Amino acid sequence: MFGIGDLSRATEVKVPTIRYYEEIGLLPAPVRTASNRRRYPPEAVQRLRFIRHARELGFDISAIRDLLSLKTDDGPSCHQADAIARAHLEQIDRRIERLSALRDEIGQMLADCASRACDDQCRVLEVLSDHGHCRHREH
Amino acid sequence: MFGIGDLSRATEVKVPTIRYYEEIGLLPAPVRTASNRRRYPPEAVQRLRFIRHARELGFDISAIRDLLSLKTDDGPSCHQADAIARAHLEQIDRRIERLSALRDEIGQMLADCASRACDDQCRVLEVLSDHGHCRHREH
DNA sequence: GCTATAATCTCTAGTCACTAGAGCATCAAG
DNA sequence: CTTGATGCTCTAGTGACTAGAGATTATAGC
Repeated sequence: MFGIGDLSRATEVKVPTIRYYEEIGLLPAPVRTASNRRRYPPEAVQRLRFIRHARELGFDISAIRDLLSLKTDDGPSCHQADAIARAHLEQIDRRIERLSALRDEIGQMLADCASRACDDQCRVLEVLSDHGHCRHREH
Repeated sequence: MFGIGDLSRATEVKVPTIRYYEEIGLLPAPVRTASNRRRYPPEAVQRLRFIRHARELGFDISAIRDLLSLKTDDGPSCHQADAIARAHLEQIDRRIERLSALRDEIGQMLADCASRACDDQCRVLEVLSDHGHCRHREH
């Protein structure tokens, strides 16, 4: 049986975060000692590691909730888990694309600025002022 | 002179967001009509477009505040603007790298799952449970 | 047994950048 | 003159925590 601090060290999830997860029902409320302290069973480490790892991979809490419910369900849950992960992968791809576009634009902006020796007006501020300079096309 | 709706249409920034920007001091409080409605001068369009464009590029509000103060300052502000943009660029690069690592890991996870025909245990859930399967190295 | 310090508890409020909604006043068009 | 759009203020909600106050309890050294 673990105290909350032990659980925190074992999973590298901060203590207040563990309590928060309990509050939102992501982690089941554990038993308490006579002095009202949380005592966790070993399974809590597994579950919390799962949560942490999924969070690190960028899954949001509701997706993790879905994944956790698939875990406890028995039966053919793999396709659902697969679908969730796949949707998430697509989201990541979109984020990467978008960030790359931003990267290019800011890079271009900086290059323009450098080439003009920055004498009169600042190119960075100019570009930001005028959306017409912008090269990305979405929304 | 514009009403808030006109300003919203001209800049594609939503009305409540404009009011929010005023509240946090990003956009100066405009004059009001006798009936208490906001009336914006043409310069507001410029400023709000600047803000919107910078937000789209992922600058956070405090960075935009810095950039705006550079704009109104006269004198050699280009190097500072450049430094802000450059720091931002580095941040974006780091985000892209991190996302790419996540992408690879999730992609690998899905590939593993597909190759195993998903009969017994789901690979996706397994990988998420066990951080040891993880291939990214930071933090 | 005593004391110091570390860990734990609950509760509230703050973060960021908005978004949503209530409930009211006012404006422009037909 | 009525209708519907637009505007106003104010409060609260979002997501995923984080920070702090103030109280209690556990542990280690003496």
